[in-house]
Amino acid sequence: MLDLKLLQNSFDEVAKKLRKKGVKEEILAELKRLFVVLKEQRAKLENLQAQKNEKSKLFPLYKKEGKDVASLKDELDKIKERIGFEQKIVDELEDELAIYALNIPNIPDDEVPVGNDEEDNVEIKKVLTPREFDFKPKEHWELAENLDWIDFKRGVKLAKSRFSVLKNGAAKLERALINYMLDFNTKRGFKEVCVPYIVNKESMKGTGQLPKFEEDLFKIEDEELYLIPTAEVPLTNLYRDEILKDDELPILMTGYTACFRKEAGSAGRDTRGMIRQHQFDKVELVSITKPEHSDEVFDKMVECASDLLTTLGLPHRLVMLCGGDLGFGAAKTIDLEVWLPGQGKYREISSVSNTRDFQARRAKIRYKEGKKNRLVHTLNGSSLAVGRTLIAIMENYQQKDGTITIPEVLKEYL
RNA sequence: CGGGAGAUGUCAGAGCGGUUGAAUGUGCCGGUCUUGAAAACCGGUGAGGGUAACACCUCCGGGGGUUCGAAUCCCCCUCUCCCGGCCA
Repeated sequence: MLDLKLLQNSFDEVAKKLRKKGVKEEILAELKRLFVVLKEQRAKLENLQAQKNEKSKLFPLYKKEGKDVASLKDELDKIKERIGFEQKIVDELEDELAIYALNIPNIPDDEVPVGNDEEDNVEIKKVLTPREFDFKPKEHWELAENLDWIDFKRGVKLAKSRFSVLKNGAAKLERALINYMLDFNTKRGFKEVCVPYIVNKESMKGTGQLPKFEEDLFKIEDEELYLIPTAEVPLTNLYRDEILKDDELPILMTGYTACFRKEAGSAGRDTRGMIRQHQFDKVELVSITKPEHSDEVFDKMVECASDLLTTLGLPHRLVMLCGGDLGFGAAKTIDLEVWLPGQGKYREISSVSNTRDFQARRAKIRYKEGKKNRLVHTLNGSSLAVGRTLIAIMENYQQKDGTITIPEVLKEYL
């Protein structure tokens, strides 16, 4: 959630920044107006409440002195009536404000490039050079079918389209990758955490999936529960509604979970193969830091994901997302795109974001600095999407005869 | 799923329906004492909003209700613990 006070105090500046993310100025103006009106209305209400409290305190005194309380009661009834009236207005304003406020995306950092979509993202650097093939490299689904590694048809039979089944080498490789990634991250100081794959509404609200993106989530019928779209949700919400101690920070976590996404709105995209599934495995990094350390931790997380790809021998590049391509909660995002020789393209395999205090404000994650409570910064990043890593290994390590060699670092995990 | 108990500040734990936002202990911070520390003693210490700072308002799991007034009474929900059933 954006800082309403900041919006009120420096409207032009905030509006300018949010324009980068495509937010309409009318909405911001309305938000600001509501905020001011609500403040006035609250003052009115609180004034009456103060009167009520004042009068109520007279009762014991009157009784002691044996005075009649009937007129006092009358007076209070009148005040109460007015309170009820003003309260209703406050409630309505609050609801209205909440709807607006919860649907405004995060303010992008200054360094975020202007742009509308992924075309305008800015490449930061390339790591490792793609291998030269002396044959035409195949796409992963073709390799998978020949090796009997991935069963797309039966995945669909079991659930629906965009589900698949891993078999043989793919199944083993998937498991090896998860273990390798977790170990790798742990060595870099991220503590391993294993969390639920199902969370409640409050958690989804805390990280920003709700209320705006309900249609992307799988919801459990008859329950206010959802399948997580990323481990970012449970990992970040671990500390929802908590005030952390100064010396607990930073908290660096890594965890493996399955992720579930409806992929609404991506009909027709990546329908072939395993790039875009309703269920996929991901090893995630989540950090909770003091504001002054979040940039440093952000770099560390990007480096961690990039080094992971490097040790796996996978060529990739780092891309800074432009304003238009930035996710709802992110102030800044760097995507890691892995080289897929079969497609002849770099494809997203990891995304590291700093949400600054956006999620912290929603989820009320604070820490104590001296006597004051301050909002933390939260960061998240994939380290890496496991299925896509599997694909990348298949395509990059394929041999002329259709077999696949295994990256050196994974051998001890198989 | 059935039976019982409970949900209060960092934690533990009080709280006849009325100056109780909350006793007491503990933890933490500051001070006195000490070469230093411990002990002892003194002071401070919940959250959110609001304010220049006060004032003031809200919050005792969540939501309703009774009352002039509710942490305290009533109803619903959620969660936790104990007992039983079922089960990886």
